[in-house]
Amino acid sequence: MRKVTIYDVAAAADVSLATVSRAVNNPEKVRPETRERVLRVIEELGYKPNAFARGLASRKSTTVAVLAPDMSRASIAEMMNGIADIARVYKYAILLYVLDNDESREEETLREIIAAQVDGILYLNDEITEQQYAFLLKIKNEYRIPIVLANTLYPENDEIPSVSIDYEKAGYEITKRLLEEKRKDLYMVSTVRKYMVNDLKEAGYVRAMEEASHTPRIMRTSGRIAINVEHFNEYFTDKPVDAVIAVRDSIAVSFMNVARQNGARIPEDMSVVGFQNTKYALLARPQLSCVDVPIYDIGAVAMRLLTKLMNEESVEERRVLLKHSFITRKTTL
Amino acid sequence: MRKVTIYDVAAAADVSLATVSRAVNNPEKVRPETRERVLRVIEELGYKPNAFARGLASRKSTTVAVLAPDMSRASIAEMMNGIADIARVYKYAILLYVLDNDESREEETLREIIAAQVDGILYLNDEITEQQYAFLLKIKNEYRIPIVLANTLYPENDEIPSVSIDYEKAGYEITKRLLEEKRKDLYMVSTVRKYMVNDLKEAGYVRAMEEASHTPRIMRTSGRIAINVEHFNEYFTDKPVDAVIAVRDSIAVSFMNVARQNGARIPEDMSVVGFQNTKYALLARPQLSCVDVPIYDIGAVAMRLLTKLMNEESVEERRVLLKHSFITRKTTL
DNA sequence: CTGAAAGCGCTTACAG
DNA sequence: CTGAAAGCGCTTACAG
Repeated sequence: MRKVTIYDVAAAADVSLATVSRAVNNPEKVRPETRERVLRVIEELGYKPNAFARGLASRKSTTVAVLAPDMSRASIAEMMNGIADIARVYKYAILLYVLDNDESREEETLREIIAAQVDGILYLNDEITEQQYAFLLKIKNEYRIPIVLANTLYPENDEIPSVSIDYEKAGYEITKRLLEEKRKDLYMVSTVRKYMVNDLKEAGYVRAMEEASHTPRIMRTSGRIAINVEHFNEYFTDKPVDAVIAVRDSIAVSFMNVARQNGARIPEDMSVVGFQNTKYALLARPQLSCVDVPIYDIGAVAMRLLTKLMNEESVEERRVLLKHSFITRKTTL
Repeated sequence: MRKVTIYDVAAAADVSLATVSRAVNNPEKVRPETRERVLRVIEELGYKPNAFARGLASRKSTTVAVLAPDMSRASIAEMMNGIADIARVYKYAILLYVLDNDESREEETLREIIAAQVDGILYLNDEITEQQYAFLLKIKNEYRIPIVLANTLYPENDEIPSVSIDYEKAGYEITKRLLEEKRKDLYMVSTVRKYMVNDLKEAGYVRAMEEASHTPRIMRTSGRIAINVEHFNEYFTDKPVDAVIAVRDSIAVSFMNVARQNGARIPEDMSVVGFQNTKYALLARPQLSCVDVPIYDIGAVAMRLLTKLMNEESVEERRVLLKHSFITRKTTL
């Protein structure tokens, strides 16, 4: 079946191709009767404008590029749902670029994205270096392509708009919460790899600890479960600990499993909390208390913000911070 | 910064644009010296061919559409990693379409995909109806767009190639395995919603049970954890049960939690197994025994198969079945 | 409100 | 091995 083109429609509707194009793109510019006739023919023939021709002629693609690391991370996957739902509403297609760890290839990827003529870019990488930020900024300014960071905060600069929660505040609040339980030996378990958002959680934790005149103590683990067990055992063998804040639910659960195996009663002897409120928290026993991060909403709001930017609507807030909350389950007093 | 076009390169390299195009696409057709000069200029100017112009002129997009339901499902997310890695190697871009549950919109989505001129389609939906299959087949045949199903088996027809594991066999084997533990009251916990792959797991379970002259008993649950607890309690209140096979790890863990709360010792009184070998299995206590499904590989192999199809290489197997295995941890004897 | 025509930036027979 | 030219299927000033 040959693809039906605008010429076929024009011929069948007995108008010029310009009119067909207008009927589709600027309906108000064509007489109602004509428009309806054209639209009917389009329906009959099942005409869909060729996206390449359209993109080439109009310089708009109604496509956004989504740059994301490892899709299997619960936060990324869930954010994608939010992004996709809003993209569908505003009729944008999504070009997905999964970043590997080779940072040197990232520039290459971005060039490709520019060649693909996307109307906007959504950047989900929560680990963003100065260089990467600078490069994004360059793209934004030189090619005038709107960019939005989702679930990332770049503290030093807000030229690129972002959507996130206030991770520093969340880290602070959750620490205070545990301090109120009279916990003293309160650790934060973070990641070896430096993620922007984890830095912020740590900063909040440190602030609360220092305010309470406690020494902040941060343990860094790889995210890998198999390794964690040994690592936890080793690290905590000679340290008293009565509360742990993990930067991810899965790390919290992983830690809790080790602690229980070593005889700790949760939450009597030790409180454990995580971040995000994933299925891991719900499936753990005892069920994990945690900071609820509205990750789907972060994706959705970021995409919505991008649509505004692409339409050149004015955007007041350059740093959108969504509300987080604390969910008390069974691992806190 | 104005985009640099093929004309700019041609001028700077002092050749015609045709030569530039050839240097990029058919290097063997241009004299080495010329080619190198052109390539050097391309490098200098940072030229990237406009994807729209290229797509329009060549009718090839080096883009594949990936159709997937709910990204937050662990299997889908992990498959995406495999797909993206192979796509990168073969230089295909990925257009991601996240399906909502409105099946009527799926045809619309597919028309859009055709308009986008993709070179191939990867279909990840593990729930595929006769109608959907028929529609995909129509697209494949009418528009000659190669399609591959990933992690789906459509038993009645193999015109559309697929990559998966032999879920029926896996279901059969795991049931046999539990039967060898002398379990008698062996249930399968499946989903209310009918997924192709779950049907197959069920079929394997039923076959093994019948061979052993046991009555197969399948409980269907929504995947939602909050609901599961009540549902499990209610369903099993008056039934003896000494083994459970869940179609997903998360369901297995969820079930196990309820069973333990009701006093069952795992695995002494009851064996529990899941499917896939996710992080859920590792984080559960006791750690979950399960069927290991090489889901990343399924994505990668499916994408690789699609590249072959797009290159019109001949493909012998229309139903690729990857190897699965059984991982014994702490929830089986 | 409608049409003829130029142009978007490439690829690819066709000549030479 | 290289170039001139047609053509891919649209959009969009420009006329009328």
